[in-house]
Amino acid sequence: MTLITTKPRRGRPLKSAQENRDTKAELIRSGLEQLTESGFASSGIDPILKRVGVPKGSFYHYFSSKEAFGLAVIESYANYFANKLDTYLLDESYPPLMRIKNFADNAKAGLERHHFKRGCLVGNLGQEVDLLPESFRQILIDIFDAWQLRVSQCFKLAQTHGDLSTTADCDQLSECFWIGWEGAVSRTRLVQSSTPLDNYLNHFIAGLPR
Amino acid sequence: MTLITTKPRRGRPLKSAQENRDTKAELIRSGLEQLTESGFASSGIDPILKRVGVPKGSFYHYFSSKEAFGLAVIESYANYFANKLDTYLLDESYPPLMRIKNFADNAKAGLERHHFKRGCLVGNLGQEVDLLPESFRQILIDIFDAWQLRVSQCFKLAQTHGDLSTTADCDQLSECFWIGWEGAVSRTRLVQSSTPLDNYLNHFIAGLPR
DNA sequence: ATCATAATAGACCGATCGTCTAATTAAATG
DNA sequence: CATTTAATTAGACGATCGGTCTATTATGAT
Repeated sequence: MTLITTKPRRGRPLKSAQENRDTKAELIRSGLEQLTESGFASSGIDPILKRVGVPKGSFYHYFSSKEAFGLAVIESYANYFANKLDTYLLDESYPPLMRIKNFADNAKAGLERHHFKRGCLVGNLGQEVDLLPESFRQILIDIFDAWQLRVSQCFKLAQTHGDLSTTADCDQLSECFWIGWEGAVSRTRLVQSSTPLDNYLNHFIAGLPR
Repeated sequence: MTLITTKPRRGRPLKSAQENRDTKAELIRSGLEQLTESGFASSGIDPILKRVGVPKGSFYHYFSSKEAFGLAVIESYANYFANKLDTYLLDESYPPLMRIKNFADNAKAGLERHHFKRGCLVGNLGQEVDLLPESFRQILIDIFDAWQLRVSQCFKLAQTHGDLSTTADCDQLSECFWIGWEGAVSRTRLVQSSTPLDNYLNHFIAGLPR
């Protein structure tokens, strides 16, 4: 929990104080934490503001609505996550399948670090998509597609490395990877232990056609 | 959407009339629909009541709290689902692995019938478990265990049939099946098409050790 | 100085949440 | 059949929270 010490000052802030504080970015970061824990529909604006000590009035200065805010948070997360994926999946110091394992280990560490209270934002929102503004659905689908593309290309590399059957449909394999992945993250949060994630990943890798 | 025609009658009901309207059961059924669509935290009591034309006052006559109601709905669903699993997985007119496929086909038909608006109650609640009364967590875990046991035993049958490697760890395999299953249901709802579920199941069966 | 712009403070109102009390009706009792 | 008790419903109630809006204070340009 992030606590704020400085008391709110009324009116536009002094230039000096303003510079070391990017309120909009902080709101997005706080929102990211909140939404990865509680999803969108059940998340109030107030707790997001309180985490960073920003009053409610500021919120609608930076964002036109909760929906617009949600979209900003999603975009931020998608960027962050795509970069993370690239970091691991394009790391040529490991063979392709090992890169996936490395990514998984990193994600696992993240879940543990937050005591299994935070999940995958896209997975969370995907599950509650019927409660969300309709604009969210396609965006979430597109994000999954982007992730799948990356893993799919990693599989193709694995094929050239001889670690994966050349007859395998990499796109479909990648879709299955992410489908199972989200289920594993969810289960991991439920039981508050990483073993489901481990079991799932081992099973997935072991089941790949050679 | 289920609509009710009979209007609520004030006061204690006639002994005769009482029999053909089990309000409590109707509330549970309505709650089941609501919770499989929207989860627990975001589901209000009012919509559940309106679906069956029962006034709010009745609710707390039958249930001491929303939490108690939720537990009743979960229990009802767990029973329903366990029976469904038994129906398919113990059907000796099919070989074991085919029984799993039959179950999946049935579940798929259910998703389609409701236009992908309803998911798996246990999967839904599992994802939002941090928002729920703490009593829910262990119950959800236990339900998954019960489902996994059934599928695990089906795998063991498959081993004796020679359709599955005898060195396979059936319990772990079953856990992975359900992990992926929940992910597939979630994705299916997101994209509003059964293909993720199909792809996942095909991939899972194809990846089993022989 | 003045005026438009940037940013914050916090009140505000309607909606909704879960709960509770009173009213209503039948059954049970004698 | 009069009275008490049980079953059920009606709707009020307080608390919370959602998104919005107005007032306040500072900056920057002319």
